[in-house]
Amino acid sequence: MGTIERKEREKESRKESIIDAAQKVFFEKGLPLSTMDEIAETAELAKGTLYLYYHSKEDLYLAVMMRGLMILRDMFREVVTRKLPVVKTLIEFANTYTLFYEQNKNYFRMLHFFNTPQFHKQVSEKMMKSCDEFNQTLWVMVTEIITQGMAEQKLRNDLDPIETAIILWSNSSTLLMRIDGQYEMFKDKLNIDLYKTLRLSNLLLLESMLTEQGKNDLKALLN
Amino acid sequence: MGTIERKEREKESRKESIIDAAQKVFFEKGLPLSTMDEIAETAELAKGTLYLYYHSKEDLYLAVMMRGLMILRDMFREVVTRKLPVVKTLIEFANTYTLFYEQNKNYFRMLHFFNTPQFHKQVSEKMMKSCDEFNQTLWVMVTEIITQGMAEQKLRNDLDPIETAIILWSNSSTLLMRIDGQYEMFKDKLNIDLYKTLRLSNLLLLESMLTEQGKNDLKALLN
DNA sequence: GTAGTAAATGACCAATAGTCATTTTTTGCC
DNA sequence: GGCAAAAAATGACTATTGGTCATTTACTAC
Repeated sequence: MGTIERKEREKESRKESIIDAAQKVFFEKGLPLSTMDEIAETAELAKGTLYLYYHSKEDLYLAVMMRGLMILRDMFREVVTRKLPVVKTLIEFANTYTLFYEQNKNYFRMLHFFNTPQFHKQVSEKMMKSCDEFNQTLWVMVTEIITQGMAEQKLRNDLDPIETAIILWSNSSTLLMRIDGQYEMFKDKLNIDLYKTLRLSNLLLLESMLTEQGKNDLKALLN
Repeated sequence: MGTIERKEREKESRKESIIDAAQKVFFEKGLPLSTMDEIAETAELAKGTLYLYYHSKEDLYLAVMMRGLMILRDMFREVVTRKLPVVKTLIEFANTYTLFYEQNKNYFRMLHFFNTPQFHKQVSEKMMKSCDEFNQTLWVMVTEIITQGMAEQKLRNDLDPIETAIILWSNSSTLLMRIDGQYEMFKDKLNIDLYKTLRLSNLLLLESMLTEQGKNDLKALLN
Protein backbone atom coordinates (compact mmCIF):
# COMPACT_ATOMS: atom_id res chain seq x y z
CA MET A 1 0.00 0.00 0.00
CA GLY A 2 2.65 2.51 -1.06
CA THR A 3 -0.03 4.78 -2.50
CA ILE A 4 0.65 7.63 -0.11
CA GLU A 5 4.36 7.49 -0.80
CA ARG A 6 3.78 7.42 -4.52
CA LYS A 7 1.45 10.41 -4.25
CA GLU A 8 4.09 12.23 -2.31
CA ARG A 9 6.61 11.57 -5.05
CA GLU A 10 4.17 12.66 -7.72
CA LYS A 11 3.48 15.87 -5.86
CA GLU A 12 7.19 16.54 -5.60
CA SER A 13 7.74 15.88 -9.27
CA ARG A 14 4.87 18.17 -10.18
CA LYS A 15 6.45 20.90 -8.07
CA GLU A 16 9.69 20.35 -9.93
CA SER A 17 8.07 20.51 -13.33
CA ILE A 18 6.37 23.76 -12.35
CA ILE A 19 9.76 25.15 -11.38
CA ASP A 20 11.11 23.97 -14.73
CA ALA A 21 8.49 25.99 -16.52
CA ALA A 22 8.89 29.00 -14.26
CA GLN A 23 12.64 28.93 -14.73
CA LYS A 24 12.31 28.95 -18.48
CA VAL A 25 10.04 31.98 -18.40
CA PHE A 26 11.90 33.89 -15.66
CA PHE A 27 15.24 33.36 -17.40
CA GLU A 28 13.81 34.74 -20.60
CA LYS A 29 11.88 37.70 -19.28
CA GLY A 30 12.85 38.44 -15.71
CA LEU A 31 10.40 38.69 -12.85
CA PRO A 32 8.38 41.77 -13.82
CA LEU A 33 7.69 40.74 -17.40
CA SER A 34 6.97 37.09 -16.68
CA THR A 35 3.30 36.23 -16.27
CA MET A 36 1.69 33.42 -14.40
CA ASP A 37 -0.37 32.70 -17.50
CA GLU A 38 2.75 32.08 -19.52
CA ILE A 39 4.29 29.93 -16.82
CA ALA A 40 1.08 27.92 -16.64
CA GLU A 41 1.02 27.45 -20.38
CA THR A 42 4.67 26.41 -20.41
CA ALA A 43 3.98 23.93 -17.63
CA GLU A 44 0.90 22.68 -19.53
CA LEU A 45 -1.26 23.35 -16.49
CA ALA A 46 -4.06 25.72 -15.59
CA LYS A 47 -3.03 28.85 -13.76
CA GLY A 48 -5.03 27.84 -10.71
CA THR A 49 -2.93 24.71 -10.39
CA LEU A 50 0.24 26.73 -9.91
CA TYR A 51 -1.29 28.28 -6.83
CA LEU A 52 -1.93 24.85 -5.34
CA TYR A 53 1.85 24.44 -5.20
CA TYR A 54 3.20 27.96 -4.71
CA HIS A 55 1.77 30.92 -2.85
CA SER A 56 2.73 33.64 -5.26
CA LYS A 57 4.76 34.51 -8.30
CA GLU A 58 7.52 35.68 -6.00
CA ASP A 59 7.57 32.38 -4.13
CA LEU A 60 7.95 30.63 -7.43
CA TYR A 61 10.77 32.98 -8.28
CA LEU A 62 12.56 32.09 -5.09
CA ALA A 63 12.03 28.40 -5.72
CA VAL A 64 13.96 28.82 -8.95
CA MET A 65 16.59 30.93 -7.21
CA MET A 66 17.14 28.15 -4.70
CA ARG A 67 18.31 25.92 -7.50
CA GLY A 68 21.01 28.48 -8.21
CA LEU A 69 21.99 28.59 -4.57
CA MET A 70 22.29 24.81 -4.57
CA ILE A 71 24.60 24.86 -7.55
CA LEU A 72 26.77 27.45 -5.84
CA ARG A 73 26.81 25.46 -2.62
CA ASP A 74 27.86 22.32 -4.44
CA MET A 75 30.65 24.15 -6.22
CA PHE A 76 31.92 25.52 -2.91
CA ARG A 77 31.64 22.10 -1.31
CA GLU A 78 33.73 20.61 -4.06
CA VAL A 79 36.46 23.16 -3.29
CA VAL A 80 36.34 22.33 0.41
CA THR A 81 36.65 18.60 -0.21
CA ARG A 82 39.89 19.18 -2.09
CA LYS A 83 41.41 20.12 1.27
CA LEU A 84 43.79 22.64 -0.22
CA PRO A 85 45.94 24.92 1.94
CA VAL A 86 43.80 27.71 3.40
CA VAL A 87 45.10 30.56 1.29
CA LYS A 88 44.64 28.50 -1.84
CA THR A 89 41.10 27.63 -0.76
CA LEU A 90 40.19 31.28 -0.32
CA ILE A 91 41.48 32.10 -3.76
CA GLU A 92 39.58 29.16 -5.15
CA PHE A 93 36.39 30.37 -3.45
CA ALA A 94 36.74 33.67 -5.27
CA ASN A 95 37.46 31.91 -8.57
CA THR A 96 34.53 29.59 -7.99
CA TYR A 97 32.14 32.45 -7.38
CA THR A 98 33.30 34.05 -10.62
CA LEU A 99 32.92 30.76 -12.44
CA PHE A 100 29.44 30.37 -11.00
CA TYR A 101 28.55 33.77 -12.36
CA GLU A 102 29.87 32.95 -15.81
CA GLN A 103 28.16 29.60 -16.03
CA ASN A 104 24.91 30.66 -14.38
CA LYS A 105 24.27 34.30 -15.11
CA ASN A 106 20.54 33.88 -14.91
CA TYR A 107 20.73 32.39 -11.46
CA PHE A 108 23.24 35.00 -10.38
CA ARG A 109 20.84 37.76 -11.33
CA MET A 110 18.12 36.16 -9.29
CA LEU A 111 20.35 36.15 -6.22
CA HIS A 112 20.72 39.86 -6.63
CA PHE A 113 17.02 40.48 -7.04
CA PHE A 114 16.58 38.80 -3.69
CA ASN A 115 18.34 41.75 -2.06
CA THR A 116 15.95 44.46 -3.24
CA PRO A 117 13.84 45.43 -0.25
CA GLN A 118 10.41 45.82 -1.81
CA PHE A 119 10.62 42.37 -3.30
CA HIS A 120 10.30 40.66 0.03
CA LYS A 121 6.80 41.87 0.79
CA GLN A 122 5.18 39.47 -1.67
CA VAL A 123 7.05 36.44 -0.39
CA SER A 124 5.63 33.92 2.07
CA GLU A 125 7.30 33.60 5.47
CA LYS A 126 8.05 29.97 4.83
CA MET A 127 9.84 30.48 1.53
CA MET A 128 11.77 33.40 2.96
CA LYS A 129 12.99 31.35 5.87
CA SER A 130 13.92 28.51 3.59
CA CYS A 131 16.11 30.82 1.49
CA ASP A 132 17.72 32.47 4.47
CA GLU A 133 18.65 29.14 5.98
CA PHE A 134 20.14 27.95 2.75
CA ASN A 135 22.11 31.14 2.36
CA GLN A 136 23.45 30.58 5.84
CA THR A 137 25.13 27.36 4.77
CA LEU A 138 27.24 29.30 2.29
CA TRP A 139 28.34 31.77 4.96
CA VAL A 140 29.24 28.94 7.25
CA MET A 141 31.45 27.30 4.65
CA VAL A 142 33.45 30.47 4.09
CA THR A 143 33.62 31.30 7.77
CA GLU A 144 34.91 27.84 8.63
CA ILE A 145 37.79 28.13 6.22
CA ILE A 146 38.69 31.51 7.65
CA THR A 147 38.60 30.21 11.19
CA GLN A 148 40.85 27.37 10.13
CA GLY A 149 43.20 29.87 8.50
CA MET A 150 43.46 31.80 11.74
CA ALA A 151 44.19 28.66 13.69
CA GLU A 152 46.97 27.91 11.23
CA GLN A 153 48.27 31.47 11.63
CA LYS A 154 47.84 32.23 7.94
CA LEU A 155 45.17 34.84 8.61
CA ARG A 156 45.47 37.68 11.12
CA ASN A 157 43.75 36.44 14.23
CA ASP A 158 42.84 39.92 15.42
CA LEU A 159 40.07 39.85 12.81
CA ASP A 160 36.67 38.34 13.36
CA PRO A 161 36.12 35.31 11.11
CA ILE A 162 32.52 36.16 10.30
CA GLU A 163 33.39 39.77 9.63
CA THR A 164 36.20 38.67 7.37
CA ALA A 165 33.85 36.37 5.49
CA ILE A 166 31.35 39.19 5.03
CA ILE A 167 33.99 41.50 3.63
CA LEU A 168 35.43 39.01 1.16
CA TRP A 169 32.05 37.78 0.05
CA SER A 170 30.60 41.27 -0.34
CA ASN A 171 33.57 42.43 -2.33
CA SER A 172 33.20 39.70 -4.94
CA SER A 173 29.43 40.09 -5.04
CA THR A 174 29.38 43.75 -5.97
CA LEU A 175 32.06 43.53 -8.56
CA LEU A 176 30.43 40.55 -10.23
CA MET A 177 27.18 42.48 -10.22
CA ARG A 178 28.92 45.37 -11.87
CA ILE A 179 30.54 43.05 -14.39
CA ASP A 180 27.10 41.72 -15.18
CA GLY A 181 25.56 45.10 -15.81
CA GLN A 182 28.35 47.36 -16.90
CA TYR A 183 31.28 45.34 -18.20
CA GLU A 184 31.01 46.70 -21.74
CA MET A 185 30.44 50.25 -20.58
CA PHE A 186 33.58 50.25 -18.43
CA LYS A 187 35.56 48.54 -21.17
CA ASP A 188 34.52 50.91 -23.94
CA LYS A 189 34.29 54.22 -22.16
CA LEU A 190 37.06 53.89 -19.57
CA ASN A 191 39.16 51.02 -20.88
CA ILE A 192 38.73 49.16 -17.59
CA ASP A 193 38.56 45.36 -17.52
CA LEU A 194 36.33 44.72 -14.53
CA TYR A 195 37.48 41.10 -14.30
CA LYS A 196 40.96 42.42 -13.67
CA THR A 197 39.51 44.85 -11.14
CA LEU A 198 37.74 42.00 -9.38
CA ARG A 199 40.93 39.97 -9.11
CA LEU A 200 42.85 43.00 -7.92
CA SER A 201 40.39 43.94 -5.21
CA ASN A 202 40.21 40.36 -4.00
CA LEU A 203 43.98 40.27 -3.84
CA LEU A 204 44.30 43.59 -2.04
CA LEU A 205 41.75 42.59 0.54
CA LEU A 206 43.11 39.12 1.04
CA GLU A 207 46.64 40.39 1.40
CA SER A 208 45.57 42.86 4.07
CA MET A 209 44.05 40.00 6.04
CA LEU A 210 47.00 37.62 5.91
CA THR A 211 49.82 37.13 8.38
CA GLU A 212 53.42 37.20 7.17
CA GLN A 213 53.24 33.45 6.85
CA GLY A 214 50.04 33.72 4.84
CA LYS A 215 51.57 36.35 2.60
CA ASN A 216 54.43 34.00 1.80
CA ASP A 217 51.93 31.30 0.84
CA LEU A 218 50.15 33.78 -1.37
CA LYS A 219 53.34 34.88 -3.04
CA ALA A 220 54.25 31.28 -3.78
CA LEU A 221 50.82 30.69 -5.28
CA LEU A 222 51.07 33.70 -7.57
CA ASN A 223 54.31 32.52 -9.16
CA MET B 1 6.25 89.35 -24.06
CA GLY B 2 7.86 86.94 -21.57
CA THR B 3 4.93 84.56 -21.92
CA ILE B 4 6.98 81.75 -23.38
CA GLU B 5 9.54 82.05 -20.63
CA ARG B 6 6.87 82.12 -17.97
CA LYS B 7 5.22 79.04 -19.47
CA GLU B 8 8.56 77.31 -19.42
CA ARG B 9 8.92 78.11 -15.74
CA GLU B 10 5.41 76.92 -15.00
CA LYS B 11 6.03 73.70 -16.82
CA GLU B 12 9.18 73.17 -14.83
CA SER B 13 7.43 73.86 -11.56
CA ARG B 14 4.64 71.46 -12.46
CA LYS B 15 7.25 68.80 -13.17
CA GLU B 16 8.72 69.48 -9.75
CA SER B 17 5.39 69.26 -7.97
CA ILE B 18 4.72 65.95 -9.71
CA ILE B 19 8.05 64.67 -8.46
CA ASP B 20 7.12 65.89 -4.97
CA ALA B 21 4.00 63.78 -5.05
CA ALA B 22 5.77 60.79 -6.59
CA GLN B 23 8.48 60.98 -3.98
CA LYS B 24 6.00 60.93 -1.16
CA VAL B 25 4.31 57.83 -2.51
CA PHE B 26 7.48 56.00 -3.57
CA PHE B 27 9.11 56.62 -0.20
CA GLU B 28 6.10 55.19 1.55
CA LYS B 29 5.42 52.15 -0.61
CA GLY B 30 8.34 51.46 -2.88
CA LEU B 31 8.08 51.13 -6.64
CA PRO B 32 5.97 48.00 -7.04
CA LEU B 33 3.26 49.01 -4.56
CA SER B 34 3.01 52.62 -5.63
CA THR B 35 0.27 53.36 -8.14
CA MET B 36 0.02 56.13 -10.66
CA ASP B 37 -3.51 56.78 -9.39
CA GLU B 38 -2.22 57.49 -5.92
CA ILE B 39 0.56 59.70 -7.22
CA ALA B 40 -1.96 61.61 -9.32
CA GLU B 41 -4.24 62.05 -6.34
CA THR B 42 -1.36 63.23 -4.18
CA ALA B 43 -0.33 65.69 -6.88
CA GLU B 44 -3.97 66.80 -7.20
CA LEU B 45 -3.89 66.09 -10.90
CA ALA B 46 -5.52 63.60 -13.22
CA LYS B 47 -3.53 60.52 -14.05
CA GLY B 48 -3.36 61.45 -17.70
CA THR B 49 -1.56 64.65 -16.79
CA LEU B 50 1.32 62.74 -15.24
CA TYR B 51 1.95 61.14 -18.61
CA LEU B 52 2.22 64.56 -20.25
CA TYR B 53 5.32 65.11 -18.15
CA TYR B 54 6.84 61.64 -17.67
CA HIS B 55 6.90 58.65 -19.97
CA SER B 56 6.30 55.97 -17.40
CA LYS B 57 6.13 55.15 -13.74
CA GLU B 58 9.76 54.09 -13.92
CA ASP B 59 10.82 57.38 -15.44
CA LEU B 60 9.11 59.15 -12.60
CA TYR B 61 10.94 56.88 -10.20
CA LEU B 62 14.26 57.85 -11.71
CA ALA B 63 13.34 61.51 -11.58
CA VAL B 64 12.98 61.14 -7.83
CA MET B 65 16.20 59.14 -7.62
CA MET B 66 18.06 61.95 -9.35
CA ARG B 67 17.26 64.19 -6.42
CA GLY B 68 19.07 61.73 -4.21
CA LEU B 69 22.03 61.68 -6.55
CA MET B 70 22.17 65.46 -6.41
CA ILE B 71 22.24 65.46 -2.64
CA LEU B 72 25.06 62.94 -2.67
CA ARG B 73 26.97 64.96 -5.27
CA ASP B 74 26.63 68.12 -3.22
CA MET B 75 27.86 66.36 -0.10
CA PHE B 76 30.89 65.06 -1.98
CA ARG B 77 31.52 68.48 -3.48
CA GLU B 78 31.50 70.00 -0.05
CA VAL B 79 34.22 67.56 1.03
CA VAL B 80 36.31 68.41 -2.01
CA THR B 81 36.08 72.15 -1.39
CA ARG B 82 37.56 71.67 2.06
CA LYS B 83 40.82 70.80 0.30
CA LEU B 84 41.91 68.36 2.96
CA PRO B 85 44.98 66.16 2.56
CA VAL B 86 44.26 63.31 0.16
CA VAL B 87 44.13 60.49 2.68
CA LYS B 88 41.79 62.50 4.85
CA THR B 89 39.60 63.27 1.85
CA LEU B 90 39.25 59.60 1.00
CA ILE B 91 38.24 58.79 4.55
CA GLU B 92 35.79 61.66 4.47
CA PHE B 93 34.30 60.35 1.22
CA ALA B 94 33.59 57.06 2.93
CA ASN B 95 32.13 58.81 5.98
CA THR B 96 30.06 61.03 3.71
CA TYR B 97 28.60 58.09 1.84
CA THR B 98 27.64 56.51 5.14
CA LEU B 99 26.14 59.77 6.32
CA PHE B 100 24.20 60.07 3.10
CA TYR B 101 22.80 56.62 3.70
CA GLU B 102 21.76 57.45 7.23
CA GLN B 103 20.15 60.75 6.35
CA ASN B 104 18.57 59.61 3.10
CA LYS B 105 17.74 55.95 3.35
CA ASN B 106 14.85 56.27 0.95
CA TYR B 107 17.03 57.79 -1.72
CA PHE B 108 19.77 55.28 -1.04
CA ARG B 109 17.37 52.40 -1.69
CA MET B 110 16.34 53.96 -4.97
CA LEU B 111 19.95 54.09 -6.12
CA HIS B 112 20.10 50.36 -5.70
CA PHE B 113 16.92 49.62 -7.45
CA PHE B 114 18.52 51.30 -10.39
CA ASN B 115 20.99 48.43 -10.64
CA THR B 116 18.46 45.65 -11.10
CA PRO B 117 18.64 44.66 -14.75
CA GLN B 118 14.95 44.11 -15.55
CA PHE B 119 14.10 47.52 -14.21
CA HIS B 120 15.79 49.29 -17.10
CA LYS B 121 13.48 47.95 -19.76
CA GLN B 122 10.63 50.25 -18.75
CA VAL B 123 12.77 53.37 -18.71
CA SER B 124 13.02 55.85 -21.56
CA GLU B 125 16.38 56.26 -23.28
CA LYS B 126 16.49 59.91 -22.39
CA MET B 127 15.97 59.44 -18.66
CA MET B 128 18.47 56.59 -18.62
CA LYS B 129 21.12 58.70 -20.26
CA SER B 130 20.43 61.54 -17.91
CA CYS B 131 21.01 59.29 -14.89
CA ASP B 132 24.14 57.71 -16.31
CA GLU B 133 25.68 61.09 -17.01
CA PHE B 134 24.93 62.31 -13.54
CA ASN B 135 26.37 59.17 -12.01
CA GLN B 136 29.51 59.79 -13.99
CA THR B 137 30.13 63.08 -12.15
CA LEU B 138 30.40 61.17 -8.88
CA TRP B 139 32.96 58.77 -10.33
CA VAL B 140 34.96 61.64 -11.66
CA MET B 141 35.12 63.33 -8.27
CA VAL B 142 36.48 60.22 -6.56
CA THR B 143 38.87 59.43 -9.40
CA GLU B 144 40.30 62.94 -9.36
CA ILE B 145 41.17 62.72 -5.70
CA ILE B 146 42.84 59.38 -6.24
CA THR B 147 44.87 60.72 -9.15
CA GLN B 148 45.94 63.61 -6.98
CA GLY B 149 46.92 61.17 -4.23
CA MET B 150 49.13 59.27 -6.63
CA ALA B 151 50.79 62.46 -7.79
CA GLU B 152 51.51 63.28 -4.17
CA GLN B 153 52.89 59.77 -3.66
CA LYS B 154 50.36 58.97 -0.98
CA LEU B 155 48.71 56.27 -3.08
CA ARG B 156 50.54 53.46 -4.88
CA ASN B 157 51.00 54.66 -8.40
CA ASP B 158 51.11 51.16 -9.86
CA LEU B 159 47.33 51.12 -9.42
CA ASP B 160 44.89 52.54 -11.93
CA PRO B 161 43.00 55.53 -10.51
CA ILE B 162 39.66 54.56 -12.01
CA GLU B 163 40.07 50.97 -10.91
CA THR B 164 40.91 52.14 -7.42
CA ALA B 165 37.83 54.35 -7.36
CA ILE B 166 35.64 51.45 -8.47
CA ILE B 167 37.00 49.21 -5.74
CA LEU B 168 36.59 51.72 -2.93
CA TRP B 169 33.17 52.83 -4.08
CA SER B 170 31.89 49.30 -4.60
CA ASN B 171 33.12 48.22 -1.22
CA SER B 172 31.14 50.89 0.61
CA SER B 173 28.08 50.40 -1.56
CA THR B 174 27.62 46.73 -0.81
CA LEU B 175 28.19 47.02 2.86
CA LEU B 176 25.77 49.92 3.18
CA MET B 177 23.23 47.89 1.25
CA ARG B 178 23.72 45.04 3.64
CA ILE B 179 23.45 47.38 6.60
CA ASP B 180 20.18 48.61 5.18
CA GLY B 181 18.66 45.19 4.77
CA GLN B 182 20.30 43.00 7.34
CA TYR B 183 21.80 45.07 10.12
CA GLU B 184 19.51 43.67 12.80
CA MET B 185 19.86 40.13 11.57
CA PHE B 186 23.65 40.24 11.73
CA LYS B 187 23.55 41.97 15.11
CA ASP B 188 21.12 39.55 16.70
CA LYS B 189 22.13 36.25 15.17
CA LEU B 190 25.87 36.69 14.76
CA ASN B 191 26.68 39.61 17.04
CA ILE B 192 28.25 41.47 14.13
CA ASP B 193 28.03 45.26 13.95
CA LEU B 194 28.03 45.88 10.22
CA TYR B 195 28.98 49.53 10.68
CA LYS B 196 32.16 48.33 12.29
CA THR B 197 32.61 45.88 9.43
CA LEU B 198 32.17 48.69 6.93
CA ARG B 199 34.82 50.82 8.61
CA LEU B 200 37.16 47.88 8.84
CA SER B 201 36.84 46.89 5.20
CA ASN B 202 37.33 50.47 4.09
CA LEU B 203 40.42 50.68 6.22
CA LEU B 204 41.88 47.40 5.04
CA LEU B 205 41.36 48.34 1.42
CA LEU B 206 42.63 51.86 1.80
CA GLU B 207 45.72 50.70 3.64
CA SER B 208 46.54 48.23 0.91
CA MET B 209 46.41 51.05 -1.62
CA LEU B 210 48.62 53.53 0.22
CA THR B 211 52.36 54.14 -0.07
CA GLU B 212 54.51 54.17 3.07
CA GLN B 213 54.04 57.93 3.17
CA GLY B 214 50.28 57.53 2.85
CA LYS B 215 50.24 54.92 5.60
CA ASN B 216 51.95 57.36 7.92
CA ASP B 217 49.30 59.97 7.15
CA LEU B 218 46.62 57.40 7.87
CA LYS B 219 48.21 56.38 11.16
CA ALA B 220 48.36 60.01 12.22
CA LEU B 221 44.70 60.45 11.37
CA LEU B 222 43.62 57.46 13.39
CA ASN B 223 45.17 58.72 16.60
C1' DG C 1 -19.47 -0.11 -9.73
C1' DT C 2 -19.69 3.49 -6.54
C1' DA C 3 -18.98 6.78 -2.98
C1' DG C 4 -15.76 9.72 -1.33
C1' DT C 5 -11.46 12.22 -1.71
C1' DA C 6 -7.82 14.69 -4.05
C1' DA C 7 -6.30 17.28 -7.93
C1' DA C 8 -7.01 20.30 -11.65
C1' DT C 9 -9.52 23.69 -14.13
C1' DG C 10 -10.59 28.23 -16.14
C1' DA C 11 -14.10 31.77 -15.82
C1' DC C 12 -13.97 35.46 -13.04
C1' DC C 13 -12.53 39.54 -10.05
C1' DA C 14 -9.96 43.49 -8.67
C1' DA C 15 -6.19 46.26 -9.46
C1' DT C 16 -3.49 49.08 -12.33
C1' DA C 17 -0.29 51.04 -16.26
C1' DG C 18 -1.13 53.57 -19.93
C1' DT C 19 -4.31 55.99 -23.79
C1' DC C 20 -6.99 59.36 -26.08
C1' DA C 21 -11.32 61.74 -27.31
C1' DT C 22 -13.28 65.38 -24.94
C1' DT C 23 -13.35 69.41 -21.97
C1' DT C 24 -11.29 73.33 -19.76
C1' DT C 25 -8.00 76.96 -19.58
C1' DT C 26 -4.99 80.20 -21.50
C1' DT C 27 -3.32 83.16 -25.10
C1' DG C 28 -3.12 86.59 -28.62
C1' DC C 29 -5.74 89.68 -31.02
C1' DC C 30 -9.31 93.08 -32.02
C1' DG D 1 -14.94 92.34 -23.09
C1' DG D 2 -15.32 88.89 -26.85
C1' DC D 3 -13.52 85.28 -29.67
C1' DA D 4 -10.92 81.82 -32.12
C1' DA D 5 -6.95 79.01 -31.89
C1' DA D 6 -3.64 76.63 -29.14
C1' DA D 7 -2.21 74.44 -24.98
C1' DA D 8 -3.10 71.91 -20.92
C1' DA D 9 -5.75 68.89 -18.24
C1' DT D 10 -9.11 65.39 -17.65
C1' DG D 11 -11.00 60.81 -16.52
C1' DA D 12 -13.55 57.13 -18.71
C1' DC D 13 -11.79 53.38 -20.99
C1' DT D 14 -8.71 49.39 -22.50
C1' DA D 15 -5.71 45.67 -21.94
C1' DT D 16 -3.15 43.07 -18.90
C1' DT D 17 -2.36 40.34 -15.03
C1' DG D 18 -2.00 38.29 -10.09
C1' DG D 19 -4.80 35.72 -7.61
C1' DT D 20 -9.53 33.12 -6.30
C1' DC D 21 -12.94 29.66 -6.04
C1' DA D 22 -17.06 27.12 -7.53
C1' DT D 23 -17.15 23.40 -10.57
C1' DT D 24 -15.34 19.46 -12.96
C1' DT D 25 -12.28 15.58 -13.56
C1' DA D 26 -9.41 11.81 -11.95
C1' DC D 27 -8.25 8.64 -8.68
C1' DT D 28 -8.74 5.50 -4.61
C1' DA D 29 -10.58 2.06 -1.66
C1' DC D 30 -13.76 -1.20 -0.93
